[in-house]
Amino acid sequence: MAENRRRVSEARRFDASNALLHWFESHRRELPWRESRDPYRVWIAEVLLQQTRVATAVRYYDRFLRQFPTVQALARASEGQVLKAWEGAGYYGRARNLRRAAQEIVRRHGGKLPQDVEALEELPGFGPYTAAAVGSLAFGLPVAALEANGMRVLSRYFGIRGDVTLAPNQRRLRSALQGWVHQGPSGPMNEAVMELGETVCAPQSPRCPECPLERGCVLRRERWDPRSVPGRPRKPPVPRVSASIAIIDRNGRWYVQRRPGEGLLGGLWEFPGGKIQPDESPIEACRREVREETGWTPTRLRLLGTVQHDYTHLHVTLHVFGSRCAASAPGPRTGTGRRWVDPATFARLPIPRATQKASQLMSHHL
DNA sequence: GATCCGTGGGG
DNA sequence: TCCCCAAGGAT
Repeated sequence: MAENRRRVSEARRFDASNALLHWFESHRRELPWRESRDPYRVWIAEVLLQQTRVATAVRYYDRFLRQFPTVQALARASEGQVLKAWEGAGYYGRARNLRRAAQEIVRRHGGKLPQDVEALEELPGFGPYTAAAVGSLAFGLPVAALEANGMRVLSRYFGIRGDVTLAPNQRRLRSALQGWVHQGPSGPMNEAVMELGETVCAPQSPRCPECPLERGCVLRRERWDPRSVPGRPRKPPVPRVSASIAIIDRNGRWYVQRRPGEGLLGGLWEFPGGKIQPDESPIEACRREVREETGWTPTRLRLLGTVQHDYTHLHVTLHVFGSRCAASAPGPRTGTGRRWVDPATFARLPIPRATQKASQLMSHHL
């Protein structure tokens, strides 16, 4: 809109980028990934931080780098090892892509991350943000790394109303950030915007009196409701489903299967089971799903308890059943991605959170 | 452009 | 309880 463009030019009179850089010098938090500008370490941090809170990423960062200290080490690792290191972090495609990208960097770039944004963006798991972040933070390239914090800070500062996920507003925001990035060192400038968005320009209740940009901020000057900027499309209500799973025990070993390599929880291990059909009881669903998935019909199923687990777009109530399989019985089929594991082996497999919760129910019944 | 892909914390 | 949100990317 013309109105948005007018506001952008008005706000430019205040030297926001300079004020922001000065603020960042004194408010920069000590974070593990800020101790080094090594491209590999910057990369790992950026991927960990995708759609993930700083506090969560901190829990994984050092441990991941101890286990995979170099691009080469990551490239050599098995997918299972990398997924195990990523266990609980969510969005497991990030871990799979990390390993694939490491292999590509070794094969095509001599083991070093390429020093230009276009080459970075060709690597798996590198989108516009991550390529710009690594480019600016590790290599000092003058590129705008725009993510959720930046969209919030900039849309408020320049008074850009409307849905920030729309392409025209995206271009406007990126262009505004690019303007700031040209005013100073690109890495610190990008980081400063993110830092401000996280610690001051918060989504629901921003701490405007502490903000170095308050003087030029349209949101502040025109007294807009902070919750209305940035604008986002409404999200539909989250559906609820019920499912049953079986923890089949034979001589202290549990039967587990590996999920398909792509898609939801791809490559992780879990117990057999599935959704409960409309006119089906939890135990009937459990028996049917186990038979369908393993070729074996479970006996003596007993309910151990229920587990509640929430995905972004799905709330699941999990009915967890225990079952004994006689030592002499054939039991479920084994093979690729299907095996019996003792507790120590189970602990070494990458397991989704919901399955971990379920396994705790079983442990309590031993 | 719309949808999928996890998990955890906060109001 | 419910909803929002988060250093996005892939398809």
